[in-house]
Amino acid sequence: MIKATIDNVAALAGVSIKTVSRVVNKEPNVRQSTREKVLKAIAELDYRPNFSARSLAGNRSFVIGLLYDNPSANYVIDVQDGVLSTCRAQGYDVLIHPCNHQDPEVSREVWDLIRQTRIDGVILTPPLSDVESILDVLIQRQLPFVRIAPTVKKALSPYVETNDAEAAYDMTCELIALGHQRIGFIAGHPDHKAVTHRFEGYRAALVENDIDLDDSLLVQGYNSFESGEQAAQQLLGLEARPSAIFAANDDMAAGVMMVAHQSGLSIPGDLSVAGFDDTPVAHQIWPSLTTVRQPIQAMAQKATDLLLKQLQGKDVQLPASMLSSSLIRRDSTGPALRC
Amino acid sequence: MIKATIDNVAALAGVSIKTVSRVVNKEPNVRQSTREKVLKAIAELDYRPNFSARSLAGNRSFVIGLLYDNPSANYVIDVQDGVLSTCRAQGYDVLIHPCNHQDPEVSREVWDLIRQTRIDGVILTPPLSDVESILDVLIQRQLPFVRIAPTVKKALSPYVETNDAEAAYDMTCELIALGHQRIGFIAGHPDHKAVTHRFEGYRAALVENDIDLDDSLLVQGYNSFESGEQAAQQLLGLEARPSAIFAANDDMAAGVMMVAHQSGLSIPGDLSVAGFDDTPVAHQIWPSLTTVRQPIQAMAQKATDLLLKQLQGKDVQLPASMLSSSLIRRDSTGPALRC
DNA sequence: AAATAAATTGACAGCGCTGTCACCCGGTTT
DNA sequence: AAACCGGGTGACAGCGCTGTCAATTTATTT
Repeated sequence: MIKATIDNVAALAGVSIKTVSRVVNKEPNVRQSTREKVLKAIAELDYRPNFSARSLAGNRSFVIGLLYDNPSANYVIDVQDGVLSTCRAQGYDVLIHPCNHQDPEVSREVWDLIRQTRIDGVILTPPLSDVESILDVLIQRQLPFVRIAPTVKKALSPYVETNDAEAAYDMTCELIALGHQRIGFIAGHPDHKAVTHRFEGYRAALVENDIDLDDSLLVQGYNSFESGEQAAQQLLGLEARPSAIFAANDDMAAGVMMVAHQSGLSIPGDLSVAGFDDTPVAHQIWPSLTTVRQPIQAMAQKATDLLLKQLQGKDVQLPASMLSSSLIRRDSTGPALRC
Repeated sequence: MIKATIDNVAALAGVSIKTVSRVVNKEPNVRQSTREKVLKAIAELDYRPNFSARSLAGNRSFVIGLLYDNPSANYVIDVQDGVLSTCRAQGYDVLIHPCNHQDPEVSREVWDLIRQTRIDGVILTPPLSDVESILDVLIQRQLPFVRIAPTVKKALSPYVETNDAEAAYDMTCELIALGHQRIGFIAGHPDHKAVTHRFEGYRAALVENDIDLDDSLLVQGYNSFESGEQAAQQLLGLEARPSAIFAANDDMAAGVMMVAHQSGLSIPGDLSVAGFDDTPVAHQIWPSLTTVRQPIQAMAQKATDLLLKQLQGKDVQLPASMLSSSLIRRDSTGPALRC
C-alpha cells in the first residue's frame, strides 16, 4: 500500500509534483492528456491533499472562522448549517469560535485565533458584527471578512442583512388592521442593534396610522424568555393595558404568553401576541405564535458565498445583500375586543 | 517588526529552535533559567506557534472532530459548548462535522475528513455513536475516539452515558404515585437507541407497580413535535384514554400538549404530561413541562476529557462514565382524576 | 578524583505541499 | 533564418515546526 502523497501520485503518473499540484488546484495550463493521467493516478492511490502542508506552503488554510456570541441555539445552528453547506461545496472547512462580545479581550482572542490557525477569512454574526475592536483587528490584519446584519460602519466589509424594520412595520400594521390601538412593544437587547431596529418598524407603523406613541407601552427587553415575562408583567399591570403585545423576538413573546396564561387571559381573545424570528418554539407553543420568519440559513449561505468569492480574488460586485423576511400568521393574534 | 516564528524567538533568546519548541510544548528537561529566557523572548515577539507547521511536522493537529447528526439545535449547541470549553482549556481546536447517519457514504466522508485534516481524535454523538461503519473506519485508521451514549459494542471505545432508563423509571413511578394507572408512552426514534432505552425504564416501573402493559398505550414516535402530535391524537382518541402521557423527549411532549389544548383538555387537570431532556421549550411552554434534565454539556466535557487524555497517552483508567439525570417537577403533571 | 548516570541542549533532516523561475517546444513574426 | 512568443512542464527552495540522535554539561556514585 503506497502512501497517498503528492510525490507518489506524481511518480505514478510520470509527471512532476508541481503538475499534480496544478491539477489538484484546478490551475490552467495543463494539457488535457496530462490532466487525465494525473487524475487517474489520484484515483488509483485515493489521494487527498494534506491541508496542513498546503496551508504551510501556500499561506492559506482553506478554513474560515465563524465567530458568534448568541444565546439562541437555533440561530447559531442555522448559521452554522448555512456556512457549512456553502463551505463544503467549495472545499473549505469551518472553525467555530463562540466568544463573548462584552469581554474586553475579544479582539485579542480573535487576533490569536487568526495567527495560530491561519484562517483565510471570517464571518461575523450579531452582535459581533458591531464590535469595533474586532473590526479593527480584522482590518489591520487585512483578513477578509463578511458580516451578517451589521449596523455600524457598513462600508467596512461586505454584508448581508434582512429588512427587519420593514417586517416589524408589516406586523404592526397587521395588528392595527385587526383593530388594535394599544399595542405594547418589547424591545430587543440593546447590544443587538439589528434586533433593536425592529422598533423602528413598530414606530413607523404607529405614526403612519396616526396612533400616538405611548411610552408606557414600550418596555426594554433583553431577548430572553424571562425578560419577556417581566416586560409582560409590567405591560399587563397597566391600568389601560394593551390589547396586543409585539415582542422583538419569539422567546420574549413566549414569556408574554406564559404570563398571560397565568393571569387567565385568553390568547388571542383577550390579548394578541406577536413575535419575531420563527424559532421552533413559535409553532410548538399554544396557541401557535404569529411571527416573522427570518431566512437565517440563506443569509449565512449568502455571506459565506461573498467571503469565498473574495478569497478567490473574484471581485464582489454586490458587497451587500438584503434578504426578505416573511410574516407568518398563526393563532396568537386576532381581532381586538370591541370595548 | 520581526516576524514571530520559532527561529526568531530562538535567536532572540540565544537558544536553539528545539529548545523553544520544548518550552512551548511544556516538555520536561529544560533548565528553569533557560525556560525563562525563552518565555521572555516569546512575550517580546508575541509569538504563537503555527498550527499548520506543527501539524505537518508533528503528525498531530491539535484539532479534534465533532461528528453529529441530531435535529435538536439545543442538543448540538450544548455538546459543542461542552467540547469547546474543554478543548480550549487544553489548546485544542474543534472541527464540527454534521452528517447524515443514514447516508451509506458517511464512513467514506469520515475517512476523507480524517485524512485531509489530520484530526487527532473524534467525538461521536448519538445516533452516530452506533453507526458501525463509522466505528470500523475509526478503528481501522486507529484514530482515538470517544462516544456519547453508545448502545452497541461499548467495549470499542471510552464512552459517556446517562442513566436514562433509571430516570424514565423514576418519572414513571412519580406518575404512578400521583395516582395514574393508564400512562401512555411515546417512544423515541428507533435509530436513537439511547432514547429508545427510555422505554425500558417506563416498563420496569409499570411491572414493579403491578400495572399491566397495555399495548394500545404505547406509540412509536420519531422525536419530532409533529410525531408527538400524531401520537397524542392516537392516544387521546382511545376510548379508555390515558390520564397521563410520558413522551421520550420534550418536543414530542410539547406536541402532546398542543393536541390537549386544542381538544380542550386542561393540563394537568385532565391530562398529565411528562417529557425528557429539559430543552428550553420545557419551561417556555404553558403549563411548564415536568421533565428530566440531562447533563449534556457535562457529558460532552467529560467525553472530551477522556479523548484528550487518550491523545496525551495518559492511561484512561475509567474509560466509561455515567452521569446522572435529574427529575424536574413542573406544572404539567398532577394527581390523576378520581373516576 | 575518576567513572558513571542523568539532565540539558542543539544540529539537522524531514513533514507534504506551493511559489518562483527556468526551461522546452511548436508556432509566429520580421 | 533569426528572433520572439506563450502554453506547458519541472527543479528546487522553502513554509515553521517536531522527531531523532548525538553532544555537552551537570549531578551522583564509588
